[in-house]
Amino acid sequence: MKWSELSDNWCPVARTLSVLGDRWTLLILRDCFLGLSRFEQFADSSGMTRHVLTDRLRRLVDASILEKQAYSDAPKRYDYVLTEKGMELAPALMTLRDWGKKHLPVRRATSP
Amino acid sequence: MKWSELSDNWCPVARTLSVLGDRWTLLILRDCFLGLSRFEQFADSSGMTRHVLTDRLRRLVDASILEKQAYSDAPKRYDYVLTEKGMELAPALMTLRDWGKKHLPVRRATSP
DNA sequence: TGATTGAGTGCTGTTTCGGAACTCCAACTG
DNA sequence: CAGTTGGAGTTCCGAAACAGCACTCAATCA
Repeated sequence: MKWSELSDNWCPVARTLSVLGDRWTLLILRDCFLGLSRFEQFADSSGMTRHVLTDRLRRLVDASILEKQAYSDAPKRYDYVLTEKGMELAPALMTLRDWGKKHLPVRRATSP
Repeated sequence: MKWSELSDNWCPVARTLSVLGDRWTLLILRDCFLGLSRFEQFADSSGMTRHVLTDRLRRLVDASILEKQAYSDAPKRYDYVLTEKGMELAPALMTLRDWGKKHLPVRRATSP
């Protein structure tokens, strides 16, 4: 089955995963909750390739989880900010964080 | 950055995603919470390819989220059951489910 | 004996990804 | 004014992951 076909699945978990269920999307959202909002910030913070970042930001905007707010007109530049719908993912991020803190200890530290 | 390098990230969300952050893994766990435990059941339920399923089950067992319990010796056959560590993902699944129910309505129904 | 079941493997072609370089435009530097 | 910098992508290529289907293997069923 194609991943995109999950979006109309009967199960709400599957539908959620059709939007968030890849390796990088939730990491972008974590950064949003940490206060980041710009392309270069996400790229630096997460370490994902710029190509993938471009794609994921577009998907998140399409899904109304983020929205673009112009902060410069000439050249066009945008902040990516959480919508209300995006904000409501906070509990999900927190449960994932809590599980990770409890069950996945760090072995070799990475810089914040 | 390689996805696998996330496992030692300073951020517990990132570490969690290094285990669960792909298109199919959480879907397998959803099925476990629904009571499924066998290869063919997961394959039928989720629609993922058998190849990917084989790989994800192996990873989940390596991560001690599932464990294999033999229910037949000759041929070797296993149930995949949640460990305590896996059980504790229930809250995470539920928050994702709740968000999906609220924000991602079904447009065309799929059979359960 | 032949068909079926469960749990995978093999093979082939298609997508997606990683990494680095490149573009474009405006603004700052000297 | 020429040249460098910064932000936000885009291009290109080789590598990795994936989809789909057929196939295996052992044991049981009819």
